[in-house]
Amino acid sequence: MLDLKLIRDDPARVRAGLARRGADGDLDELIAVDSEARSLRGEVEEAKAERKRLSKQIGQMRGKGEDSREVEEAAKRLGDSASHGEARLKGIERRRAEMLLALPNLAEDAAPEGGEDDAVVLREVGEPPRFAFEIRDHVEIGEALGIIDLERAAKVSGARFAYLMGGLVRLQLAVVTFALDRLENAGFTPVIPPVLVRESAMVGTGFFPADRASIYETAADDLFLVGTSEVPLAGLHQEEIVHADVLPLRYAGVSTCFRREAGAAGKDTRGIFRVHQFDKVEMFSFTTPEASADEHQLILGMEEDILQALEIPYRVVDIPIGDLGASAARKFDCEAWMPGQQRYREVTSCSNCTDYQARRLKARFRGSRGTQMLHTLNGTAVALARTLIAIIENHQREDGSVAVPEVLRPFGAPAELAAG
RNA sequence: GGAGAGGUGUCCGAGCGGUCUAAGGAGCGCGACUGGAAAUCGCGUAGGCGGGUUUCCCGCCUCGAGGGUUCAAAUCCCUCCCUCUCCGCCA
Repeated sequence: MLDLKLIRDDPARVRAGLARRGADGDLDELIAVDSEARSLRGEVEEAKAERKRLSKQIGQMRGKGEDSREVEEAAKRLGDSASHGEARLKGIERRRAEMLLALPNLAEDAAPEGGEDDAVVLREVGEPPRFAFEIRDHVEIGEALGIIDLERAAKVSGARFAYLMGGLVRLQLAVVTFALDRLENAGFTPVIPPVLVRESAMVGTGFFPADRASIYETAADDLFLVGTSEVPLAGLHQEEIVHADVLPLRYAGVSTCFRREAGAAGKDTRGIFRVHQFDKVEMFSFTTPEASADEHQLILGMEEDILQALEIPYRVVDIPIGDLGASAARKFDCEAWMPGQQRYREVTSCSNCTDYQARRLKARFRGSRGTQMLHTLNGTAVALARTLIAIIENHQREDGSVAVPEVLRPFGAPAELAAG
């Protein structure tokens, strides 16, 4: 969430920032509620301070055996009026917190204006392959090779689920260990986190209230299935104050991700491009405010490094303000060339959330300037379903088999995906 | 799932209705001693919120979370969460 102090001290700047995202609607009401809360708080605190003084006096009088009944009555009256005001204050402050929680992060100045269609292509890397035969997409190839089974998955679990089988399983596991290997070399600690989390973790990472509809919820236990390991990784240091000298803290989460894809009905229905369940290796960093912009570039660099090693043509896009998640101040996506769709599609994404998540999570550090909020950043190292599509489609051969990138061989990948 | 014990500041830990304005220790910071260092000694050191005469001062809140009792709660009561021990079950 945003810093309430910043909203008070520089409302014009916050208003302008929110207006860029089209989210400045409730700011005036928030400011009004805040000022009401503060003046009421002043009154309540004054009453409590006086009551406290009287209580102390009662203790002393009793110690001396004096009659303290009159003071007790005065203290009680003050206490009653304080708790009355406090009850009212609680309602006002809850309202304030709700409104504050609903505001998205302010975008970096450099983030492009506009919505989904205004993404700025920063660079294209690698050439889309040319095939001397008719291109097949991953569904045709996968079904023919018996490594992707969508029909049976639909019987068992419904639409947007898949069985991955045979050589594709080995390939996926190799991609995971390959990515982990690179990340570990760059200082990321591998983590297998819990994928069922509490509501507080969803609120802390900014997925609630904004994206609640896209999250699976367990009926009996008030737990939520994470759509990304960003959630449990961000929560790793919630309510902690770490020492500045341990920063940056870098983690590489390996987990299954669950997404309801509500609102995506009819979109990307073919194959395993948009599924309810997939595995992902996610980078997550905690840094100082000064270091977060560089860390963002480092994370983006890791993503590109991996795509290049996997010989997947891609482009990098700078995501416009209107398409940022609530927590993000800046976001870059890597889009891989998908021969089956004849266009670039998102395979990884990295966001700098500045102090927005950290403030919700109370994740702080102690440095030379006292205690400050951390900055948090996240980025996809590899999202399995989509990375598998990119590998299959870009490395397909005329006979229907698929060449496997050389870098994956030491990690247990098969030499090729082929029939038989 | 059953029985028991416990959650206190950056960390460890005492306190179990009224000088708690939370002891003591560790760590960290500053200083003294030293050629330098260690050891030792001295001083300082939680967070949040609000206010002010804004290198500082004052107030309120926070002892797992939320309620309650009381003039007064870390301390008593209720609910919930978490951790540990033993038993049961279990990949």
